[in-house]
Amino acid sequence: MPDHDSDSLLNRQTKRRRVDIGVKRTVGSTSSSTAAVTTSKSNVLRKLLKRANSYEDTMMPFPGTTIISQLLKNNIAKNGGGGDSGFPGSGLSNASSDAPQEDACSNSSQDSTPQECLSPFGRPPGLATFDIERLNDEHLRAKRARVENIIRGMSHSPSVVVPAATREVCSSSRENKRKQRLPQQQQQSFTQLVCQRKEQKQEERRQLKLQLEDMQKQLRQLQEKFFQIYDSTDDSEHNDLHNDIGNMSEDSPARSDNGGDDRGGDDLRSDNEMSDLDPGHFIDRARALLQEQALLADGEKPRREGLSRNKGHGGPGSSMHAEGKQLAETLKQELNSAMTQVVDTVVKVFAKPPRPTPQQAFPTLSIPPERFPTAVNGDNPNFHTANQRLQCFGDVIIPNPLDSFTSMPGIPGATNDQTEALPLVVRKTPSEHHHQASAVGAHGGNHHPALHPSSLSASMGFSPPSFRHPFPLPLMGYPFQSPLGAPPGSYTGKDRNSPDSMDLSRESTSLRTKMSSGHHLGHHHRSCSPAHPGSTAEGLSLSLIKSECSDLQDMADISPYSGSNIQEGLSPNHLKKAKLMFFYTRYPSSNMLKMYFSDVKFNRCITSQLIKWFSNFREFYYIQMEKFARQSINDGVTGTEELSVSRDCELFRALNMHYNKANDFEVPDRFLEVAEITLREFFNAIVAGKDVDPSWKKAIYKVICKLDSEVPEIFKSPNCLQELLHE
DNA sequence: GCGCGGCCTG
DNA sequence: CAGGCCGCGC
Repeated sequence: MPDHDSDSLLNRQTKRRRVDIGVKRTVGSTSSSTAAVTTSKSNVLRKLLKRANSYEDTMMPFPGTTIISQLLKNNIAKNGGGGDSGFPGSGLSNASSDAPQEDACSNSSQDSTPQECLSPFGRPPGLATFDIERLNDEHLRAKRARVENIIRGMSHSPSVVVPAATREVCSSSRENKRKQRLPQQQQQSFTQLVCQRKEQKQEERRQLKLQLEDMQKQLRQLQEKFFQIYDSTDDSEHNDLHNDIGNMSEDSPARSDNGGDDRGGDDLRSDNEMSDLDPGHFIDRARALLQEQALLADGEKPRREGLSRNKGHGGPGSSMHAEGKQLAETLKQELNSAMTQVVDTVVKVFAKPPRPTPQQAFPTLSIPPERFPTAVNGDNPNFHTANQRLQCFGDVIIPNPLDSFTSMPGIPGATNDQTEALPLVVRKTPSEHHHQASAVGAHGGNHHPALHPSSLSASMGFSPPSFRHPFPLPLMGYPFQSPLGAPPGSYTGKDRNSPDSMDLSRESTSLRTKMSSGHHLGHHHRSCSPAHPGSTAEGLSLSLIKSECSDLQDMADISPYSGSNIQEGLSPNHLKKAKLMFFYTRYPSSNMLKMYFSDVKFNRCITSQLIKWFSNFREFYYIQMEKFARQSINDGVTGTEELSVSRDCELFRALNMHYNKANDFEVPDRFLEVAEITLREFFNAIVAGKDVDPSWKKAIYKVICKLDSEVPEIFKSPNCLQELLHE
């Protein structure tokens, strides 16, 4: 007599058994058999590292030498070269990053030969032409990552079986796997780019510094002249202005010589300042100077006018004032233009694409792209993708405000990134989202103006150059309940920031709530630390990231229906209604759901959620059925005729408790019949020993799914709950 | 490739 | 109840 008392446990066990045995979780099971091989891709990496050490000398010069060994040779040769300086936190290849990985999975497979490891990646002859120099230095850091990539790529390589269980066995999760899957070309060129960029930047720095120094000098000179003029006029009003002016050109050099010492100090200071390379500082200083002079000019005028009034005569005074004014104006203009120039220069330096575009950069590589084991990566990294990643990656390190614009709306070609989740958050650009939104929008029709990324810049103003929004901003705080017709202007920052701008009471279903909170979270992160895009991205949970997609779908679909009574989310009442509907139908079609939840704006997400609900209902239902079937068998029941489901039986109470907790709905008799049939089906199946078959329930499902009855029309009413429960 | 249902887990 | 995963069918 089997122990049917511990039914739930038994159920669990059967379930798990089924999984283990059957349902073709073959990947999982087979993986266990090959675990030795798959346990440690990193282990292979370590082996590679070690073996390359011993093979390097013999292998290197020959065609067929693997890239790995090439890299490793370089690595060994340059070991400790300290080439990491240019990669603060790139995290690609710090030695420290190796240790954990090795430690994490370093426990097996001594059986794999170097050939096994290397053969999949054997390179065709011709590596002699390999420009090793190119690989040195910057590439050093990428080598490790590259090797890791290669190893990783083994899982995609047909010649090496690497079951998916690797991801389970190894502590490195899927996300890590994906995160690090940068195409090697990209890494290669990236390092080069960074190097070039550094040089460029330094050059720009120098030039900018010189320019700024020049500007400062000019400013100072102008200022001195200005002061000189008024000092002299104040000191000796009767002096000939022309004389002063005439002297100026002669004075200036002398003065500037005199001031040279001062300026020396200034220059020293400014040098320090410039070493900080804070252009804003120079602008501020220039502005301050300008203001100061403007104030001086303004302050001087009344005084001098008063003086001239007192004197009661024009003559030389008025002409002097006229000339002084003119001079002041000229000086102001000069200062203005100088200022403008400075500003322009600064802006230009910061705005112009400071690095060669990736497209330009790639050809500079002496290493033909095909030399890189693209196949090793499993997928062929297309250049666009790589470049985009590079761009995005570069955003973290290389500020480029223009990126924010060029990658924005209306440049569809700019992005055809993969739709794979993950660091996508960082990678995904607004235009991508826009693209997606438009694509789905084809079904949903027009989308909300706020969906357009351009409103991003409008509502946000200038965003920090290095910051790329992981989410399309307008979506972030999109008020779910906002009517379609709402003017873009109504989409204010307040809306985005204040949770109460959303009617969460209508969004109480967890899905919506989560999404909403997710949006707020995202925005919160950004608004709090816009300067730390990395942390922003990291702070976002994967689930949040993933929900983004559905969000977009939602967003794209919402607008046409907004403003009516249709809500965008499922409420607890909808859940209750669904449960009651389950008494009639266990397998509602999506069309049916749409009919009966007509007050919900359907999209893929809502539909799947409803379907999931019913799936969960069924799950519980069948679990109960199996449980009670086994229990009855346990209790000595021998025939189905002894089984019946009445309103006071335990089974019904359990079901009613689940679907009609408040017991305020009268369960239709038909449900009792169906429940009885189901129970008998389970009973028979178990008695017949069919439950040894992993999919023994499927037969029952087939039977039960035909027993759905019509759902009363009243369920189609949005207010059906009130009507049903008040009856 | 996608939708769906089922199983499992949290 | 939701999410992840998987297999299956279209």
